[in-house]
Amino acid sequence: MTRRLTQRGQDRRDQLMAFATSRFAEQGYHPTSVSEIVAGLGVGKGVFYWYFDSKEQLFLEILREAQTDLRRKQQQAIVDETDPIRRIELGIRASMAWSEVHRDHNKLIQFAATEAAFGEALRRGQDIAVADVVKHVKEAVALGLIRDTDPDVVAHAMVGVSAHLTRTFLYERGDRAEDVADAVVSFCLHGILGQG
Amino acid sequence: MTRRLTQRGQDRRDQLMAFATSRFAEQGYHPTSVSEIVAGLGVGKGVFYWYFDSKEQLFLEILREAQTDLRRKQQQAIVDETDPIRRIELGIRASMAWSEVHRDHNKLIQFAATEAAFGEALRRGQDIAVADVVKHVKEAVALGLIRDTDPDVVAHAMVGVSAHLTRTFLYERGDRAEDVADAVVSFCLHGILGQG
DNA sequence: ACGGTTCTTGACCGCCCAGTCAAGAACTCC
DNA sequence: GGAGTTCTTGACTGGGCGGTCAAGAACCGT
Repeated sequence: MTRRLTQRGQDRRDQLMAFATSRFAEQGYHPTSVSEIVAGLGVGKGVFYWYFDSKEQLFLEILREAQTDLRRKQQQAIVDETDPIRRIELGIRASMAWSEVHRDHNKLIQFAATEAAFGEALRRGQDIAVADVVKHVKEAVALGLIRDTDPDVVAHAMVGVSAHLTRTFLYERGDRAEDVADAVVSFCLHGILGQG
Repeated sequence: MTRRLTQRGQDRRDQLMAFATSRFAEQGYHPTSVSEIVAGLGVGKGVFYWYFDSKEQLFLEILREAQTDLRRKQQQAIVDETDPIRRIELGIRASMAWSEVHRDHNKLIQFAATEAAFGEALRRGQDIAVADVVKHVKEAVALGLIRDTDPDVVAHAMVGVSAHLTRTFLYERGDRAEDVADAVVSFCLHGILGQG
């Protein structure tokens, strides 16, 4: 598509994306219909297809924006830190802070994981995030700060902990983001046996 | 529904559930239609509705069976062990072994997590599994085997690691189940700083 | 005030969906 | 072989879906 948009057009587009995000987050991709989205904004169906090629493209757009935004926040958080372990920790905390603010986008990422059509797009973004962590792990291993283990495994394990505790404690139980981040960091660093 | 079924009927029912499981696992819940399921078995649509009330009920049935089966396998694996930490480890390994054999069912569980209609049923099963782990963690804390942390947090963290590494390494990368289990256990016990 | 562009409308299209049902086939038991 | 039950068929219904499009409204720059 890629139309030339006026300010008014940009606003409509943003409005569509915002509302669609909330509907997708609440019900999932398939149960959310285009008719529902436009009805929710009180506009005709043609508006949707003026700004987006398809429902699928809209979803991918939202997904891409969310991943980009999250990554930027993480980068900003660690830019001033040199210690690789602290970088990992700050990355986790930045991710948790982002998840607290962007619940809907976080849910969308979950949905994307279970839809074949979005799996690839999602994986691309996630691979980038994991690669960042892997870099820090390798550095830490080289410095003798942590024991020598497969960095990919460790990175994915940390992602798993973070994602799961975010869902369970931040979203479902309503804990404070900072507390959940503390728990994630503590578990990732020491497991259950360590002295952390 | 709950019909009185002959052996022939039982077989058909199993056949439907098995085929539906593979389709659901491959495409997800919504994209899999009842017509597709019956067509795949070469039978008329009425057959489906003779054995099940609805597509949703079928999915819930499959989900329930899977969770029950997984839990039974875990219980069997730890029944002879008294050390709580070893029980946790054996539970993880049993879960990984189950996931290796039941890829489709594992995927279904993932899908269930992103569908409001199945979230509750899923959570019920998962809470039971977590409660088991929590019990062992509490016991281990009481025995002074591990440091004193919130058992719920630790249990969920381990579930998160296990689920994520299963997906990433067992399913996507095709690693051996035993190796993945080793990685999960090692990370859960020692984190990245421990001497594991 | 006019011509060009951007944006909006909502009826409409073809398609596929979950679910129904009257009819009949296949078993079972006597 | 007949009566009763279990199982199967597949056309059909009603409805919602994603997406289209001709028509027109709103907003330019000049």
